[in-house]
Amino acid sequence: MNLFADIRNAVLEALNALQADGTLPEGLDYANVAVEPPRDAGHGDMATNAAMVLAKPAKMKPRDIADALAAKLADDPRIQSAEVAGPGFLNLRLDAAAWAGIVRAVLVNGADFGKSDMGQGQKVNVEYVSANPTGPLHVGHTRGAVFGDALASLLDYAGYDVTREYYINDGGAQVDVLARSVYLRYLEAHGQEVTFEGGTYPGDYLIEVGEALKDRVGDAYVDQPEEVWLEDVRNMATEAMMELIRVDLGMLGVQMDRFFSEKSLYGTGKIEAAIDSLKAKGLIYKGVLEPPKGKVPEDWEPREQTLFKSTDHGDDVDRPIMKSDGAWTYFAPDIAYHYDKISRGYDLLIDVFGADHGGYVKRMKAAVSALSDGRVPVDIKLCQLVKLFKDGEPFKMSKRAGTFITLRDVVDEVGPDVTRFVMLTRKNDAPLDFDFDKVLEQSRENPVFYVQYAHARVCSVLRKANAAGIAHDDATLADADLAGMTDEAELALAKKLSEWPRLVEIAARSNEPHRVAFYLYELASDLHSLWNRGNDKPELRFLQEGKPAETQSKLALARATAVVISAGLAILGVTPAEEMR
RNA sequence: GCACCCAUAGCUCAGCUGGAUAGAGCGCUGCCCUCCGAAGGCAGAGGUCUGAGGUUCGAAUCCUCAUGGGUGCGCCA
Repeated sequence: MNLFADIRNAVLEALNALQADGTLPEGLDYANVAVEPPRDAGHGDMATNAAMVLAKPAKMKPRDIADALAAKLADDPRIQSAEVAGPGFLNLRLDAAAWAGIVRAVLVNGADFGKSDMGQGQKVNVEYVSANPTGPLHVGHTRGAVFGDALASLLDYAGYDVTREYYINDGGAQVDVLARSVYLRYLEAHGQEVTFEGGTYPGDYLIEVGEALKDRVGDAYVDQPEEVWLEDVRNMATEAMMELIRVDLGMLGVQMDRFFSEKSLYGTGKIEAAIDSLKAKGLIYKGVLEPPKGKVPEDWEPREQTLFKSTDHGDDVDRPIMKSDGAWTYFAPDIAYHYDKISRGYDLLIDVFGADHGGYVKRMKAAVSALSDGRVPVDIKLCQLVKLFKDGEPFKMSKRAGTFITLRDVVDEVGPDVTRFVMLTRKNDAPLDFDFDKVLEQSRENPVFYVQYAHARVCSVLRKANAAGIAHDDATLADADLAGMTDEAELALAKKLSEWPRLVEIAARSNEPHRVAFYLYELASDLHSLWNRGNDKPELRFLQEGKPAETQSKLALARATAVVISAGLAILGVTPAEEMR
């Protein structure tokens, strides 16, 4: 139930009536007519720009349209007053019963209050993390994991049919490097001295893989050439790393619907099929690329390559899909992978990348556009860098020493709930500072705590009501008499609740789950201010001693707030706290 | 050199398909509390939304250019 959508419908009906009686000309486009909360609460509960938007097409003065619209809307029982203001806004004040209705709707619908049907059940594929299977996930991956997961939940809540997917880069050269690294650990397990050269991975996490290999094959691979062991070790190592990654994701509560292997595209004709599809559209050709201007690589020499004509679909230069030795470039399997997603019938694709893949966006969009003939939109979200701090001091990571901070380090230190919430308190394309001490602070400046505390306070009140023998199940509270809900702090809270369904749609439309986190902070803030007001005005306290009926009315609002906080946190993947310690 | 992202209060950041006097936290100033709902509360000051043009009834928001910062740029994924 979205009150703003309901009132917008009322406005549109009134506009239709005005067209019917000849006040307005026929055939007006309502697309830009909006009903939204005004910035200033003094302007009323809702405002519509209808008069200003329609003034030009109707060839009328905004004021005249607004006056006529106000007269029509006066008939609506939900609308207490409608007055024209400013350049032509129509400010609406709603009947007090509307806010009581919101509280009831929350209690009756529970976590479903706020769900939207804007997705219309469309199939969306959200691809995220997709880290190379060469080691444990680090902080950068963590942000992508949290962001992608929350986005997927948000879209699900907004009525989309969502698939969470991880693309395993197990077909390229980097898994060969992984295999060689494991092989070194294997030799080490046999007592040999080894050095990690040629970009091999020195991390400790491969020691046990090397030992496991020794346990399985004994000394069969010792002093043998790569042809003997590479494929076997690669498969084993990749599997071990994916197991590691699955466990890491599990620590964060991330559960993928599907892991898609790049390797499964090779030798199965899938890459060829995707490229053939582009070939059939005349988008594959052999040619020579210009060197990049301003920064010519030292070993540059013109070469003929097989190219994808991505410039036909918005890219800046055409991109190579095949190396000079006839092998595919990394781009070719990526094309095939997206071709596979398209052929699985998705209406919308979303890729979550790290910011260092920004240069990859245009060619990927071009590929999807070409493969789907422009039918399937793809939104690529880039997650910016995470900077770690400890007590205000930057936390240095050294790749050389292998001391990079992993997802596991972060979750072990602050827990999954704090990790997730903090990662979502910034827009995805803005850099994020993560301070191990600040995120655990119990104060207003820490949004994680502030939101959790609001929920815990409501739980505490309900526990006390329980002890006092007051019925406080949602059905009972939904029937409570809310006529006494008249204080401005109470109304502000109820109004904030009414914005939840609208916020869900806005956040989902822009694929920005951080908006949920900010909304929850505002909602918590409104609950805390009502609570604080109870200090001065005992009649505003949620527990009214000796007055069970009054207490139930107060509890209705408190419980409704907790329900929405809980629903919002569920989208972020955060567990609501029952009590603070 | 080119592409993409970013620039909002002293600091860290929000700001809806373009809406009214641009918001929050911190910091600052003043007041309140110091057993009973203060892991604080209330109020206030603080802005050329990087700059210059443009579109519009209306621009922090859209377009162009400039400046400053980040990321990336043909056989690595």
